[in-house]
Amino acid sequence: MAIQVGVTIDRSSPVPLYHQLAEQLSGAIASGQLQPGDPFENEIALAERLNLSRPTVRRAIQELVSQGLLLRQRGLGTTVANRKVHRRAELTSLYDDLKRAGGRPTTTVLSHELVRDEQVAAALDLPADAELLSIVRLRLSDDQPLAVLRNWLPPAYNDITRECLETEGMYAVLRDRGARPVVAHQTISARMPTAAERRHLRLKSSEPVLTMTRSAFDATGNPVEYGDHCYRAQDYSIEVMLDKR
Amino acid sequence: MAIQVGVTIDRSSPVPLYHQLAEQLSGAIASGQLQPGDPFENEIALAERLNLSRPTVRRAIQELVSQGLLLRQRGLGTTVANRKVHRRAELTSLYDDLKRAGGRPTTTVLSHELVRDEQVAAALDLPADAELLSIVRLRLSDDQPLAVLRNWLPPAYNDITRECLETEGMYAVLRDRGARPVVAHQTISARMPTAAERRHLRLKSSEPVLTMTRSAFDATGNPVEYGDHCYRAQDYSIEVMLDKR
DNA sequence: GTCAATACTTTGTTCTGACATTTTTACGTA
DNA sequence: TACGTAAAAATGTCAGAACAAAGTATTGAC
Repeated sequence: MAIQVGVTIDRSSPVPLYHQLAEQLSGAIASGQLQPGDPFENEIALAERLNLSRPTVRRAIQELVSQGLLLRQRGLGTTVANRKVHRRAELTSLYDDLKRAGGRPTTTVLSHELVRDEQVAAALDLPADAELLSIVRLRLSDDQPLAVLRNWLPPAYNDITRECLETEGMYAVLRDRGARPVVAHQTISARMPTAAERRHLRLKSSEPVLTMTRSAFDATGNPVEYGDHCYRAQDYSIEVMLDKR
Repeated sequence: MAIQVGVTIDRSSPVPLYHQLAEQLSGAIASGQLQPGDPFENEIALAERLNLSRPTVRRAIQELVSQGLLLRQRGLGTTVANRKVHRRAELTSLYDDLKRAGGRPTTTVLSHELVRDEQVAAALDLPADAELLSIVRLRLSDDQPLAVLRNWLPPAYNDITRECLETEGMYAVLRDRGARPVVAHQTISARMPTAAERRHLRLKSSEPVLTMTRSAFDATGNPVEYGDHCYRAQDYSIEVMLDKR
């Protein structure tokens, strides 16, 4: 009855088995091989067919459930959720977003200096007099201005150069230096742009900007970044997936 | 070294052991018994002390990690996260938010009628000619207008009355009728208000609104609600917690 | 005294096995 | 025929064990 998805497991790979399985099942749903509403092969049969233990298969399925791709009901079985678009809000920068979408993003660094800022320091759990690297960038896609990005980085990153930021996304630079943001706290709102922002984003006088401020931390709780971004509201929206457990 | 949190497990309770444990540990963090940065008792010791198996303890800890309360690092141990505010973005309405915050929210139903709308029907996976209950409400807090809420409900809820909505939040009404939204897809953006919205929200001509459109579904994938809300941007912001796994 | 290799601690992954709970289906009896 | 009970099917919970991987600390050699 249930469709048997073709899965190949590489036991010599360093990638955990449950994750290999989750990725391939997720791919089968994304590619349309599994249609919304379809019954999903039950976990015991799947485990037997792939020579995996039940906990491993369960964990893979659980991963998809928490992404909203599958729905489980005890006694009934597992079915494919009927919403195709279930992209989870991720800790990626707009740069990555655009690159994936096929645009040609470019960045202009408007300013790049060391400053002290009490409010930002507080948001990053740093002493009020910490010297922060303040970066203001203009992000364009196909020569169309999209966003003004203001960021503050903790003292450990004070030596990041202007050139780095022009060629790579800021998150890519941080990743290369071993900073891995794991938790972030975002606040989304809207306001009218300042005169400078309006000029940079080429906005008409009645057009608002969408704002997002974010504090990001790594796994050990060390601050990675504080950001205050404003986007052209008519070109950009923020998608959030919510799931209650 | 690590603080031993007092935990009592009731094995005769229908509540799963891992959940009992997670709740009590979460409480210990919320109450301040465990301070941010504190080392957390390692999972093997905790399992032994409470006479639970390691998988059970692991699952409880995993629950707290995914809530952002704990941070784990292999080889190092588990520590209490140093951000206290880790409220996950939840599927609650603004009404509930305000009630918790101690405000006095009131609702005025501006319109309440049956309509057909192709776009909304598509967003809810319903046939294009489905008859939807369209509700437009004005939300106030302490007599200050906050938001214009436009909602569409599937045919099953066509009999919800005006009075219900005036007294309870819409989500509370839906809950009472057994509708339990589990997954939602939100899009957040900003724009200038329409003339009617500006009048209702008493906005000056240069003030933008923050908009949120949302499709919500229950555990079986049935549509529960489509919402198109606009908020006074200067009074409201949306908080989102992100965590990468 | 410094540096590298080793041992230890802690979390991560995987397996086998068992029983509980929920829902549907089928069967048997009144 | 109708209803209730029992079996089957599926997910949920829990235990115990073993090994892997990562990070720290210790120890040993030079």
